[in-house]
Amino acid sequence: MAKKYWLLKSEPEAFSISDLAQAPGQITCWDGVRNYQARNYLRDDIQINDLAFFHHSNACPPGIAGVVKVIQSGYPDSTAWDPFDCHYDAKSTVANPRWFMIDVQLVTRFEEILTLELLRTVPALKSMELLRKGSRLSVQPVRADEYQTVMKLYRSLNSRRQ
DNA sequence: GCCAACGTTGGC
DNA sequence: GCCAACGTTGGC
Repeated sequence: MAKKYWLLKSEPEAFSISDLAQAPGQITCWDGVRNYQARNYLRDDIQINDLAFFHHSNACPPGIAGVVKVIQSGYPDSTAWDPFDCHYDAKSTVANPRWFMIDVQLVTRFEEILTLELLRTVPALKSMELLRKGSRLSVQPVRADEYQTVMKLYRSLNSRRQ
């Protein structure tokens, strides 16, 4: 299957790209997603070697902080089974797991956040889910052309900084 | 801190 | 199955 592109949201106060950069192997499990549409992407569609933007939400400034690679596709989110975890869900059982997670590894930490404000100025990203008014989905697909546009924007900003 | 836009819940 | 009430998300 062709490589797909995604966007994963995280509040940096809970888990930031800096946290990922310091994690062993720069690997983390992407757990705690408790939305059915996002769950379906994690469980059914996201494949090993897919790439995803790491987005900082509820941040100053909000924006894309880097790129991660999927190194493990969807498997049951064990935090749902832990009564002491804040994402505990009694309705998710080992026999019939309701929530799923993936493992990702850091690929690129952007030198600077690509802010929503900046992304909104790019015509080619006009229909990107992230920029849609009222968009809150924490796991969302990104079109290949949108992915390339964002990366091109990042590289052009980067070369200007040198 | 505000609040619009969602998603979920639960009575009916 | 409808939908009002409520809770959450997340940019601003």
